[in-house]
Amino acid sequence: MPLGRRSPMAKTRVVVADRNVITRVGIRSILERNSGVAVVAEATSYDAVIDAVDEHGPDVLIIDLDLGDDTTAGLKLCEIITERFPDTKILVLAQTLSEMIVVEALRRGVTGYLCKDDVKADELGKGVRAVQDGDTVLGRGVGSLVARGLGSTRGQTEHLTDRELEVIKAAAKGMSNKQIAHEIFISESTVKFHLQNASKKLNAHRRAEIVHRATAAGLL
Amino acid sequence: MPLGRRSPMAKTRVVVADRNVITRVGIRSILERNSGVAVVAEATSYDAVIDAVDEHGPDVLIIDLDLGDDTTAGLKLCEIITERFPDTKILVLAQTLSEMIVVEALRRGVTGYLCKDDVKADELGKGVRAVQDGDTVLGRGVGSLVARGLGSTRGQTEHLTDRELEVIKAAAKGMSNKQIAHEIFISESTVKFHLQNASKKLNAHRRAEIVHRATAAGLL
DNA sequence: TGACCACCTATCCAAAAGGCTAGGTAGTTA
DNA sequence: TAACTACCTAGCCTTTTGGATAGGTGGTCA
Repeated sequence: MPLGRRSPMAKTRVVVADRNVITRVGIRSILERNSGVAVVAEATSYDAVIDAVDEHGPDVLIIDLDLGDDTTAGLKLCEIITERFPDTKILVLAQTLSEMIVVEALRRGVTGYLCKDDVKADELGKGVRAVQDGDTVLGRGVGSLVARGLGSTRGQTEHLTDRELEVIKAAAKGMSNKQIAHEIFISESTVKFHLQNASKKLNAHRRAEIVHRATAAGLL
Repeated sequence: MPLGRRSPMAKTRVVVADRNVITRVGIRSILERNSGVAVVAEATSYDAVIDAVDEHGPDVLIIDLDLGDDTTAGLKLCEIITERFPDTKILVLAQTLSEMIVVEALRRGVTGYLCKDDVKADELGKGVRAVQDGDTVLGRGVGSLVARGLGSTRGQTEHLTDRELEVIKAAAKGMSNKQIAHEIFISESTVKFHLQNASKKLNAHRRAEIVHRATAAGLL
């Protein structure tokens, strides 16, 4: 189906992935009103996205990375898609902006990143066509975020290990190091160790800031 | 075609308030497909909601309380609507669930509370008709949240004062009490005082938990 | 006027957290 | 094999907290 650039006849074929019905219907309505685009499938889970892309071979995948409990799974998904289906461009349509997520997504081959709350109706169609043409589309505010993100971490956004996340989550619940140590069967020293590593990665210096940043980054 | 106390002819007239185009279009599509409902106006700001309700006198207002930077403004809006336009029922369609917001909304006359991510396409129409009929509609998870909310605070959700919020925000940035004191020109003791009061109100015992709860409640 | 509120301050002490250095294991990869 | 990673532990000392108690002001409202 996909041929060269785009024949003036062929509609842009899109798969929409979002856990939220309202959003899916909204995207479909907006795009189909604008008759250069056809939504060929919808998906609500990470697995369903792969199946849908595999089955329909769309030109563009519009996706909210936050399809499950684990946002990092969304990033992994992007990696899989770009690798296995290089002809399908990815346009992320995020609920919230997080520096870390944006940077990680772009690193995994995502070529468009818009924020739901900022996007205007006509921008959605434009964005789809632009990413289909191989352009990179970054919504309002996303661009500067990327610049900061890449600058501050010198091209290497460090990610938290499982243990670190586990400790941070416990800290967010107000537990002391001693309590956390007890909870997950490690020593208090280790808890402090994980928190210190996490604080370096998140560039935070107090546990309150650690949990705040982790929350803002959508990691909790 | 439902016919309770409503005439079988008359469509339910709805105003949709959400800052997000995609959501507005989605809600409109879903509801109008289901031909008992007509969306008569859309609004994207708190002021516009009042104007729209005043002008169209809808049966139901579907609203995402989070129309601006300040969620509490959304709560104030509910109060105004129920007072000035008692014939317009309010159905909140929230992005995220927060115990405090749900409880406060219900206390201000909201009769429906659904969560965007949980709602199924047919539930939206059902919800609208139910609140129009004067029923209270609480989405999955919302009910239990209310029970906990009302139980834990004995019917009185305490709210944070301006100063308390200010201190919490600073704490979230990783500042120590001393730094915060310096920043807002009060003594370190006062900072501790505010944090202690806040921790009682939020039922948290550590500053990490305070900022986490405040964040989760959409207060930051 | 008294009650109440948001706000401000102080002192005391024990507990917790922060920052450091200096080790260890198991598993993976170049 | 060496290098790297995630993970785990220890001790030391300082700073920051949490929690309690006990005062104060100015404003609002019945």
